[in-house]
Amino acid sequence: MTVTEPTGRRERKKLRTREALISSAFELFARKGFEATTVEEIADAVDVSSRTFFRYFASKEDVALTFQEEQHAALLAALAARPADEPIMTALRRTVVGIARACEQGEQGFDPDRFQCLQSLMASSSALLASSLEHSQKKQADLTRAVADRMGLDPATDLRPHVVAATAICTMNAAADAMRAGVLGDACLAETADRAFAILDEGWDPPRA
Amino acid sequence: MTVTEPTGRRERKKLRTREALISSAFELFARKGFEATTVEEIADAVDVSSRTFFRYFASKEDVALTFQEEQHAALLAALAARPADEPIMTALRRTVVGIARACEQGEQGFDPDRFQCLQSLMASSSALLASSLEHSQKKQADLTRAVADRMGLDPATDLRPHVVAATAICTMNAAADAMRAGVLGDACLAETADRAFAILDEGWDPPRA
DNA sequence: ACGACAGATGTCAGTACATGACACTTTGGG
DNA sequence: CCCAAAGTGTCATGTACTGACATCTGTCGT
Repeated sequence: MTVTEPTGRRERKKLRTREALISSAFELFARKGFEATTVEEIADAVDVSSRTFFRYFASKEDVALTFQEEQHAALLAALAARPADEPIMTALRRTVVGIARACEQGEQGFDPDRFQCLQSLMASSSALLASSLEHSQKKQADLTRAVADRMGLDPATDLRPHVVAATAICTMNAAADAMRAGVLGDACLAETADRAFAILDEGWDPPRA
Repeated sequence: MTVTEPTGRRERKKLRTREALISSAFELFARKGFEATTVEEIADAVDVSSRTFFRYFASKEDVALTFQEEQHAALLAALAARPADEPIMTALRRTVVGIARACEQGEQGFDPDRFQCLQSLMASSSALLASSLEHSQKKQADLTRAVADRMGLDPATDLRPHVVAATAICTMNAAADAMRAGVLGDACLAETADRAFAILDEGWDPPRA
């Protein structure tokens, strides 16, 4: 009965179609922008119908967010790999900075071009930014669970893990934002994020340089 | 040349139409949900064409977000009114908690029914949640400026105000989230937010109860 | 090798959001 | 009272997305 291992020609074909759609989508997005690219164009470029596109992705935004999906998975994995005796915020800081570096340097299978592409798309398309933020919010629940585990707390009754996870994610977002605005000159995301977490550590009140 | 003071019958009529649209929109949203309510229905209820609806609001989400717009304005105003020698996070905490209370108790012209309605709509409509988060993100820039002013820092070159503003907003969002999940029993948003900011103050590491 | 079944795709029709163009009505000022 | 400006309605259009149904194509049992 072998439960039908998912390794046939059909599955491979599906995978290829999916990758092809993502690939042509990013190419078109980079060339014409997010809004100006229609689903039909993406589908045509892979020679499938737009109806098929929507069988692979729930929305036009969704195809761009596959990147963030991977980012998120990598983040959870990296967090799990950090030493258990590390203070929670330190662990999160190292994890976030590590993922940022991976995205920018193309480590761990991340495509730095797509990463940069996505960064500029987010700046120009509010629909995409909105979806991205929603995605982060949804995934924040996972992070909250992971954080709660690590701290030995129950997320159903303790606010602490919620606040910690939210702080980590928003610090990352704030760093991305600040980087786009060039607040730290042309520092990369990893550096900016590291500085942002440092501010969390040092406290906000002693800003007297 | 009096620059045409904006106080004629025309302006009043516009205002009334706008309020009527918002009002019927919330009513329909509350009754049928966000997605299930069409723009045409909202417009019909006020006896205008859907085209006119879009002359007042950029999108269906926009009409629901008028509430948040007011929240945001009130937040900035309340922050400006806090004593200048208060530590920044304390000022933000008091401000956020104050607005939360106002929304829930119906002070300062806020309609608690609409507030509760919006809370549950956000939980059920991802499109609305996404727009709301985008709105917060956009408005975060204003808060960053205000925070920078208060701290005497330049937001164009200093990360600190960005991190502080982001932390304040995400703490508020986390509180709203946790409240919907009932983490603190049936505590109201104001209480939950206050507890969340307290965690920020106490630090995350000493969770050993 | 063949045939049946399941899953993937295409086609078609339809809904809803959003926007531009243009004509018509109302309002306010001279 | 008439004119210009502002507000609105109607129509046409484009795009995202979905349901229904027909068709094609791997997969698997015999």
